[in-house]
Amino acid sequence: MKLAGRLMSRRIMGKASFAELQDAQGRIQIYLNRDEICPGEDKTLYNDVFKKLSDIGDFIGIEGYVFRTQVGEISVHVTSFTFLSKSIRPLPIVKRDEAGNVYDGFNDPEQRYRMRYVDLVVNPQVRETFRMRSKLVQTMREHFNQLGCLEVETPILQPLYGGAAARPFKTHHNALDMTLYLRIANELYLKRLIVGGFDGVYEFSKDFRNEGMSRFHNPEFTQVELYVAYKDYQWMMDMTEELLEKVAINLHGTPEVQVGEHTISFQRPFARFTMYGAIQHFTGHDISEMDEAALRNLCKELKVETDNSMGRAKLIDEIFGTHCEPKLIQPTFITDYPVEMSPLAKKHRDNPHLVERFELICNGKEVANSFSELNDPLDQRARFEEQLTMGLRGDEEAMMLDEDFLRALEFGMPPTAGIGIGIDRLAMIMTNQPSIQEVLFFPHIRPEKEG
RNA sequence: GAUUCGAUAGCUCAGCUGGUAGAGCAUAACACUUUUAAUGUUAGGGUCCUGGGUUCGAGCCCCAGUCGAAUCACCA
Repeated sequence: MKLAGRLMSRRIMGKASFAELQDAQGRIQIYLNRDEICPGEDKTLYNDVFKKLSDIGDFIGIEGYVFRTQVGEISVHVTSFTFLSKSIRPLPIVKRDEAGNVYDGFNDPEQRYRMRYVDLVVNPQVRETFRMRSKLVQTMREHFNQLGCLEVETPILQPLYGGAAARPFKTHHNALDMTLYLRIANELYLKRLIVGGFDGVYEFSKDFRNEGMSRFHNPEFTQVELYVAYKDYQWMMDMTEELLEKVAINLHGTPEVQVGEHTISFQRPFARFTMYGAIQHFTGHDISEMDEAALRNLCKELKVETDNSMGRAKLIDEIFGTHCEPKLIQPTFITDYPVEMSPLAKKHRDNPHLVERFELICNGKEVANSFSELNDPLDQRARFEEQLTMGLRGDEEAMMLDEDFLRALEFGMPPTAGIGIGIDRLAMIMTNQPSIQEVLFFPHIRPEKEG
């Protein structure tokens, strides 16, 4: 057999040596014997090239046959040896004993993130995390394709940013001498495609938000957004359950996933609460009839911080975020949000003060956000105008009015269900990682100083 | 942006009331034909994150800064 890979350890015993070769699949032990590799008088290849010039980290190629050593380890008996490529920097050596204890680990997060290539070479569990992330995305893509949806690409550079509440990154196009924004979401473009006649579209999209960083936030992050015509948010909830159950089973062979100290089950069906129901459940207060002033008082009582730019919707969001969200560990749908919080969602069929919207909360964090999409152009215009008012009042995240998007709606959009799923957050849960940096190959980090 | 903690050899980490730096692995050399955290002997390796200050003397104490982590705030 022939193999190529990176030399990860060497045990030289005179004329015989053992070493470990690592490739993308894993590691295997190889056995080299001087007189077999160098059958003639010239022993340079073994004595100099292998013993003296090779270092851990170098790439070599071998031919040989598989055998079992005296101690019982499956190894490759090398019959020919080729030096392929040199590592001129010392690779951190991570050693493991038989019990699996790690010695001299390459653990410093700063170094691991700055030199992810080294992290990946040396820490197999890191490679495994990223394989799982890839499989997660693959499973989702297959699922959407099976639904008959079309994978599409929409602009990252946008003249107007929209589709979410966030501060954008701003850039400048020289030839057109105009401001462009990096997208914070792709919602409004995907809906234009539904107007254009596609029944289902989705896009895995890098979005950019110019906000704080934490172990849950990176300035650029990945979302998948999916829009399906002639469906509503109830359908989307069922789809989401099915999807996530499938993802968990594909990754772990079971719908149960260990996340930190919790075992999270993605077995259908997930728990469901209305927004008001959840707040009543966790705080004991029925806020469904409260106006802004009453809510403000309640916030004070519940020790929820507020400021004057916050309207009724934001106040409710704060109460939920403080008192409900952190307690929701198992996947839970929160439905029926107040209309002011959701300028792109369709009004609830039974209650004009609510919208047909759900968020999926899991491990205390939002993982998905979905609604029956607002397709009434007159209502949409009114909602945008309300956002402008919020903006004037100091809400930096209020949405901008997008005339072209309104024009698209005026041509008619079928009833549509849409969802955005945070891939990084979901990957954190599905791979049991405590921080977003662990599921991004190259998380944002301040540049190193010169020298 | 705030608070707390951290930064010492390529990697993991010690270090003393403040007296000029130590281990293991890695590296180099020698020995060794079935080892596996190989082993034995020997050797080299440091601007103790940066800049100031206190002191006869600072890796250690004080001040300022850089970078990272955790928590908080904004957000997904």
